[in-house]
Amino acid sequence: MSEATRVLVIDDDPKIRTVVRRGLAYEGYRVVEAASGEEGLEKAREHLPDLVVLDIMMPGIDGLEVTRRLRAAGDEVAILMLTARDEVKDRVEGLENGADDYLVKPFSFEELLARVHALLRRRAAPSGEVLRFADLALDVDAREASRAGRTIDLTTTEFSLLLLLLRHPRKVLTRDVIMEHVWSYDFEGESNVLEVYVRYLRNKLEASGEPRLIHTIRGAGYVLKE
Amino acid sequence: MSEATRVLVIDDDPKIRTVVRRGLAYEGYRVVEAASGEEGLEKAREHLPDLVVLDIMMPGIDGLEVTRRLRAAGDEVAILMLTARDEVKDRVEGLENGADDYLVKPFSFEELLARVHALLRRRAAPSGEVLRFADLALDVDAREASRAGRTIDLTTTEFSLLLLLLRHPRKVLTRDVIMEHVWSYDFEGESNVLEVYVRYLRNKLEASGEPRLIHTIRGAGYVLKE
DNA sequence: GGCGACATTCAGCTGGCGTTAAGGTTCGTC
DNA sequence: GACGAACCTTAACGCCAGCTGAATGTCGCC
Repeated sequence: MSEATRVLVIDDDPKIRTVVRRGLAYEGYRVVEAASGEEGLEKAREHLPDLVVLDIMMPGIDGLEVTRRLRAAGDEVAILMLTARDEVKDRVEGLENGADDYLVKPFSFEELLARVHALLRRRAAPSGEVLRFADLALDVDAREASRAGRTIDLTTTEFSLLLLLLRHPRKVLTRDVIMEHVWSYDFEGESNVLEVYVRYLRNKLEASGEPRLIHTIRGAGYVLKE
Repeated sequence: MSEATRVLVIDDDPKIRTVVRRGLAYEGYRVVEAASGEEGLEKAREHLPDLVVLDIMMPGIDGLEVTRRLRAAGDEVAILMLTARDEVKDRVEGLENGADDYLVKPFSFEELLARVHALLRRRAAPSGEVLRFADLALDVDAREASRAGRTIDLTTTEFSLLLLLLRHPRKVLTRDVIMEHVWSYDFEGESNVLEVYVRYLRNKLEASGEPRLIHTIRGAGYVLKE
């Protein structure tokens, strides 16, 4: 169990990647690396990180473009941009394109860590958060859901699964991604826990005959949609 | 034991933070600092302070926005706002957004202390304060509870625990938060005092077969809700 | 200093929750 | 329309977080 915070580091410079990875891993984050914009976008889709540390200058798809595409895809992940010099132009462009903060190279690891913390704090849990989708609402503070007025008690695992789905509405989440997020499995062995918990949730969410929100995508995973 | 009063100081200026922290700590308050609006919101959630001293002008999420979000989240903590000059506009905006008082920079520490005391007095024990939730009432002055007419005597610890719960209805309070508030533990060792006191409270609150108000959230903590 | 009230610890217990497994059903493919 | 794979359904099992009751510790007060 236990949703470790995930950080994706996209930079073509292996040194930067290594420093950032080691440091953040030591702080307890799960770190994934990508050496290019293309790879970064792929890993973002694959791992659903909470934060992306993103170099602005890269061959191929650069940081600005990565940001643009992530946002265009509806991804609201926190983005921390790394710029080579203090180019106001870069900063402005970056923020305009949807980055949340930026950091000028060279930087000390402590500086980076401070920004990372700040961003995750801002994003991770805006107190009083109530996630909504269609007629479904999830009160994160109270750890309870409600649908069409009716309140629904959730166990820890059910809550964790529904939270993940609600954070990525209309996106197909693969079984692997879900397993990794809700169960922290690198698991080899087969298990059908996920299916069982999808069923539990469906039962609770459709108890009064409401239409299905959690849909199965055969061969892929599950989606939250009407 | 002993519920020390908690003050959260949110200001991007380290000097201000230091002055306020030292001064208030000397007066016996527990002080937590935050250097930004983001961090402030996070610390507020984490420590559940009784009072927030809040700079209005900060990069990122400013004081007005912090106030707005706290209030939006249903947090009724006392808020003392610091404004740079005597800008009537700021003051009005601040109070409109839910601040309780304001103080113009620069200020002497004694001025600050006076406001802090005033706010805490007004809030902590507006004589005759009675907290209510469902059919439960807690008379803070008399230190006694009542449910459905029946009055209930409480010991100090029971009172302290129930008070905390009543100040944050429908919010899941983690065991750590509760321990910190009611027992002031940084405790390492295991202890099940919390469970024992939850039981005492439940026994007293449900003595006539009333429905449960204090609910267990497995792996997390407790909530007050119907 | 002894008594009563309250706080804390302890050890055994319990039930809710997470997991597994076995059989059923649906879907895509040929 | 038959077959296998992917997914659903139901039930049973076992563990551990939290519950319980009683014993022990601590403090203030007469």
